[in-house]
This record gives sequence, C-alpha cells and structure tokens, in this order.
Amino acid sequence: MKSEPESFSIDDLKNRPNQTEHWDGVRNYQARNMMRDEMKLGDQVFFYHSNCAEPGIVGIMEVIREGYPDFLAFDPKSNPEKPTWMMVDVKYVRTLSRTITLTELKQKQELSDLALVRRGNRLSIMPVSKQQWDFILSQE
DNA sequence: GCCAACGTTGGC
DNA sequence: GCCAACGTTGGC
Repeated sequence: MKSEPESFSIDDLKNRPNQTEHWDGVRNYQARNMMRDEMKLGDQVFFYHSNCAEPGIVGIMEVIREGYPDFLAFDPKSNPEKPTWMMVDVKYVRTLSRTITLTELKQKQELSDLALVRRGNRLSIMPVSKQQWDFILSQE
C-alpha cells in the first residue's frame, strides 16, 4: 500500500493509538476491489512511501479489519448495502532496517512481474505474491 | 459507445 | 517543475 509520507508515513502509523489506522481515501475501483475481495484478516502488507525523496518500501503492517464502507466517503449514490468506497484497518508491525528503494526493486530480475515496477502503474494498492514478498524481505 | 479534454499520480 | 501514464468526464 502506498502513502505519501508527507501526509501519512510509517512513523505516523507507528504513533497512532494502538498503532492502527483505517486506510481511507482510496478512490480507485481496482484498489477498492482489492480491499473488498482480496485483503484478509492477518494478511501482511508492505508500507510504501511514494512521491518523496526516496520512494520505496519502508515497513510492514497487518490487516486487522477486512473491507468495510469508507464512512468518510460521502456519496449520495451509495447505499449501505453496496457502498461505493471501502477501506480496511491496518496495524503497524515493524519498520524495515532500511528503505528498499524503488530503484532497487526495478533492478531485480526476480521482481520483474511485481505490479509496482510495471510501467505506469499508479495503483495505490497492489498485490505481492508470496515469492515476491520473501524475495523483497531477503534484500533487507 | 467513442474519444478528446482534463485531472491526478508519482518518478525523476 | 516537468511530463508520461492513467482514470474520469462529458459532448456528441
């Protein structure tokens, strides 16, 4: 999951009460669908800092509540049965010992299929396979 | 339903 | 600050 550190960083998450936060504000259907359908309780998630001096993976968090309506999204067309926008709750797990930069990720043959490094991908939430996950952590 | 214009994202 | 790559909007 991407976030611009200037608005919400891994440290901000760490300093939240209970080190948890709802991941609100996602207004993209593909990302919404991932929160609705894919992200399960207990899933581990990389925290990615975007749009900053050193874009890259900075930490790990965990899904502690599965997709539910984003109550901050006022949309007159949405009804409680079928909310337009959804969010999940996440909890801080740990900060990596160093930032694994986008530059590095792009250079690894093993990560050529990683959605993040595919050209032009601006999705704020992207899938990571078990193999990709393990490989990325091995680079820490 | 097409597609041009426009807005946003995000690396550089 | 620039600009490529998308997503969305809205006229037709």
